[in-house]
Amino acid sequence: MKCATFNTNSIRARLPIILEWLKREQPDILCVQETKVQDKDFPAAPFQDAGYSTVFRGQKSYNGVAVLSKKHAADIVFTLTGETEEPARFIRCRIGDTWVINVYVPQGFAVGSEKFTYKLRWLNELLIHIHDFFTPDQPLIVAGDFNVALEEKDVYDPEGLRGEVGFHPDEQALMERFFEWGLVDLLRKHHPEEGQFTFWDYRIPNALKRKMGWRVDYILATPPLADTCRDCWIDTGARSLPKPSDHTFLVAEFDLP
DNA sequence: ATGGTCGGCAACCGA
Repeated sequence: MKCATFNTNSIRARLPIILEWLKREQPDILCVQETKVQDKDFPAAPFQDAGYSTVFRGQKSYNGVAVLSKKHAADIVFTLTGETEEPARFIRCRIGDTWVINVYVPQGFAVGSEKFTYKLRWLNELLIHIHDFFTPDQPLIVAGDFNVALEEKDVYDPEGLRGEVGFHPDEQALMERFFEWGLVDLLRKHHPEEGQFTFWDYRIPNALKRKMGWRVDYILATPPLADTCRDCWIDTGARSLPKPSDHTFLVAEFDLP
């Protein structure tokens, strides 16, 4: 069983990259973020033609999440807190025996801003949601763009970025609580080495070549799944194609049928 | 080389 996550920065602009990647890598599940498309315009047909069922929740211009899977998803929930009219940042579903949560965590704008406070609140709500609906002995994957880098090796310039949005102790402390609950960071389980980045800011010229990246995308799993994880890796292949996203694919492979 | 990010969507906002 193979599961992946990808911040598309517009699923329509990235459609050729995604279709090519699906055809080559054949994941069972792909969580995508920043689809930037309303549900009425979601490109479900090309994914169906490629053998993938889709679950999506989007809005105009911003945010938007989707889960693509070979098997149909069930028990689908789009609200993190249960309130109506939440931004399109969350999908919880079940695919076969595996529970999947796909998240696009608020970026947070700047430390001290209202958007930053909202980001911390949102991460806390996610923690509560997971705590309320699951126990760590269930097979749960939490994948997506968390917009938080955890350790020094997760950013290109820890001294310069410390305390900035995306590399702030309050964000990191909230992330730690997911691990305390029982979730395992699959990339770090298999690749503790430096230079494992999943995001390079478009606004920094030649950021990729200059290795000026961040690791802000994650695949987390509860122990029963993490124990069967054979490998987890960053796939930068799509970056050599025209019009790459600012994020990479992140992939986890499990010893499961 | 006299410019230098994207995408959405129609003037800027968000990342």
